[in-house]
Amino acid sequence: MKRTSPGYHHGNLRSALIEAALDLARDKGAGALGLREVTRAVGVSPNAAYRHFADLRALVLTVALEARHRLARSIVDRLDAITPGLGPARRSTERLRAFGLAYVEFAQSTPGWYELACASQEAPPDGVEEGGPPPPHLILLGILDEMTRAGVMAPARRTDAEWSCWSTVHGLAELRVHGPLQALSGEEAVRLARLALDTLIRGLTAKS
Amino acid sequence: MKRTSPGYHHGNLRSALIEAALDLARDKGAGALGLREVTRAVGVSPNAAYRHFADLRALVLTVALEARHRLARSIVDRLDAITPGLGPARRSTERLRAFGLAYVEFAQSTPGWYELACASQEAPPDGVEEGGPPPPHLILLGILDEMTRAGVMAPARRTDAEWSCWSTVHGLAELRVHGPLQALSGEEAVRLARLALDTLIRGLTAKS
DNA sequence: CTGCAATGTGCACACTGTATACATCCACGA
DNA sequence: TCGTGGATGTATACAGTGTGCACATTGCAG
Repeated sequence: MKRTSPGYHHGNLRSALIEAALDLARDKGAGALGLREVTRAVGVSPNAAYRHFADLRALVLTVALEARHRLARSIVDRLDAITPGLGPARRSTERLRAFGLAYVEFAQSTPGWYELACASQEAPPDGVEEGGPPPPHLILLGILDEMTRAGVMAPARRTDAEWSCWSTVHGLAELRVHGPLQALSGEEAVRLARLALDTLIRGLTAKS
Repeated sequence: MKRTSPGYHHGNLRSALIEAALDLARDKGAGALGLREVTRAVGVSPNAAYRHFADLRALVLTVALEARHRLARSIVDRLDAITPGLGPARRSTERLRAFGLAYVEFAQSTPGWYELACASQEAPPDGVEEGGPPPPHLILLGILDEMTRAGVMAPARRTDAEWSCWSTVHGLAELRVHGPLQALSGEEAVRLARLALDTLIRGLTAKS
């Protein structure tokens, strides 16, 4: 039901603005999102955006929500790609590793979207529907529960373990995008990420 | 040798600007640092700052360097406060734990300075002297070497282990300051930080 | 066809960083 | 003592930003 007729009224400015903002953020980073910049990309007057968003912040938050959805899909895709011929124990830890690698690789392949996804943690602009994919945080909880059920992680270790995982993974991404790992090649960064994830998994599953 | 005479010439505007910027950053965050805002706080014309800094970015980077020094001092203080009656093995892991806790608590007590310290990783504005305390990164390297020497960490594990540590610690701070741990009480945040550091240390030192 | 609600435009305002020209002050040499 | 010149702060101006308000244009409901 898209009105593609290009009249005085744009037809679906809202979607066009979001898409233009995503393009801009991917190329120039989330910080480059400006109201005039985005509307200019669409070829429309700056104030036209105010018919669809309360202010710049609302626009950015909406775009950020979309970015978080893409991150979530990227993670889920990677989780589904795990070879299914594994025992539940090995499989669950592989899923944790895949989660971390997907997170880091999303950050390093599209840093602007990663920045947006991080910024999306504030409440959505209005009572927006929650129809998207499960948020990354919930995916992680599921993986940890799976590890506990499979017996690779002691139940006592499960409590609040998500924050240990989230810290490692988010820290890796942050160092890669904004920190001292910026200059590294993609392969080197992935190698360090694997190392950190190995250490994390060992820490979660070690006996002592 | 401070000229405190308040004439037409300020006397030591550069230091005053840096101090005002630090105050502003502590109260309103590093993002609130504006050229006009800082000069206004000192009570001076906006362009006066250009006599001491090339542009806003140079000012912020200088202030950021000072913030990183404070972070480093905060870490060193905490390291020195460790009870010296410990064996080298136990002592080295306690030092790693103290490093992480100091980092996270610095971030949660002065988020604006923490943001600045992170931003200081770009090159200093000009060929500024390196006279300050050792940068946090080097402190961490020393602790890990100490752990290896003490035998609590296998030498093979030492390689690139700093990035695993840095990820965990920086991730914790980031979640605390900008992420979903914002709403937590200080004690709760520290508890989660201890948990994550336990997992990290276990991962670094576990046998298997 | 008429009016109305939705949507996009134009203009204005306060704010930002910064360039350029000017004013003021201090130190030093005759 | 008197300049005089370099250092330092000011004044003005300009492009850029987000945003409020009035107006123009469009499509739809009656």
